[in-house]
Amino acid sequence: MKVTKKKVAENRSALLLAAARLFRERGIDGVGVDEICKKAGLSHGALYAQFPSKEALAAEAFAFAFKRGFERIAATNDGHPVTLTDYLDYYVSADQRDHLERSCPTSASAGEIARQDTMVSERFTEGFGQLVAVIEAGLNTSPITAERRQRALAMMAAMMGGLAASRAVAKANPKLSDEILLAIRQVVGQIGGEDLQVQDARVQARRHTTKR
Amino acid sequence: MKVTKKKVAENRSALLLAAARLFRERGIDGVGVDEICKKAGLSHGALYAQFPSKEALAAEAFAFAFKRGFERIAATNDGHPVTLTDYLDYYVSADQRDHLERSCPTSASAGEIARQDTMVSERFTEGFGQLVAVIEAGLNTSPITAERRQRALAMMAAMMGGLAASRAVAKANPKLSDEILLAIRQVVGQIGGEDLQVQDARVQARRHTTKR
DNA sequence: TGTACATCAGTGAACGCGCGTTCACTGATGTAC
DNA sequence: TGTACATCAGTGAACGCGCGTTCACTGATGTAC
Repeated sequence: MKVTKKKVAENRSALLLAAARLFRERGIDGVGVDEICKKAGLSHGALYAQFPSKEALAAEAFAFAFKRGFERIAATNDGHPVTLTDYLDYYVSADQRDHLERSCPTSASAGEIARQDTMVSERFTEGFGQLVAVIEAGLNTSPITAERRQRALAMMAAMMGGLAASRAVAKANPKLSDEILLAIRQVVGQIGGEDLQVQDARVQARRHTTKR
Repeated sequence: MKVTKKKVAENRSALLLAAARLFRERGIDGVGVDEICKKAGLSHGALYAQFPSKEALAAEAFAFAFKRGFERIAATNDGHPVTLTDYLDYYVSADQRDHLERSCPTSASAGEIARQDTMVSERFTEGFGQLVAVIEAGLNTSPITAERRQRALAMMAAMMGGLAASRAVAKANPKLSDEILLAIRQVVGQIGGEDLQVQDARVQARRHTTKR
């Protein structure tokens, strides 16, 4: 049956949201279109009225996840500039590690993007580039001025690897998993020119409030 | 038909080698047991005479890949200590990025390990821990002595993320992919206390010989 | 504003396909005598 | 050393299953008059 234009748009959003969460949580190959559609409150055939293929859905779902992430940064901002320390505390944390479904696509899905078709990797690359630009802009407040872009790239990559490593060893060795997070948080702060004493206090505070 | 004990051992090695290559190249979910067995010169049923399941094969294949990697480090060593610079030049390179099938399991497969069952993640965690220990030992020659383990963990994670990011954007933006490699190479060297001038010369030389 | 009807988002059965695993069978190996 | 035979790695057909996608159909929407 035909539905209102408003409902069509809502269904599309629901599909993108469900796909974005499930793809990050269990991988693109690890989730079927049937489950995505069910989570969005639709039957599996409905997908193809909105997207030509699962691949196209994946491409738009990652773009959607990046967009949401940037909106969240802007919202947290709340008129005031987000400090580098705030951002790193948020990004390199047990919370991000333990919630793949709402974490940054760069850390949740980088590994499988390299194996995807053009459509998906292009959208991912766009999001990655924008995120590096955000970090680079954040380095304006850093006392180090040299080679901001290089440092932003290294920070981004280090955080991605840190979260990925932390997640990979989490089941088998939770202590090592925490250790990796802490190491990456400190080193990434240093690359960004973060004040060492401020950083240490922040990291320790964050650590102590981590639920286990 | 029954085969000689020697042939059994050879077949087992062939299965592990094929699995280790294919799993890294296309992901565990991306390769079927049939293809692995064919690549090892066997029919698909033969797998279950050697391994109880695909999962068990994956666990042993990753252990096998790590073992081979450590042997290669020892062989390159050739009686003399491998310098930190040698190791980083080898690890953070276009060659590693472009050959998933023979690259380090930590960078090739970290993302999907978090979604695997216990057996696989335990073997991966062992390998990761050993690799961190190798880097930590390599930092003995570094002028910085403080918190070696923390720096080794951060270097490892940064290299993993750098290679993963570099691969993820390689198709859509090759220039950005190279840029990430260079940034990570320099920053990881700095974390390790590498001499800046030596590092720069090395990195540039490596860059110029990169085939495109 | 009211009526007739073309549109098309969504449904659910059906499709071919490849997956991981099982199993009856084969026949050379390797052991017991 | 020679013979008889139990062992078991490997074969290939078959299994149930879930996948992504297709398609005839439905019926409320939204437009043309």
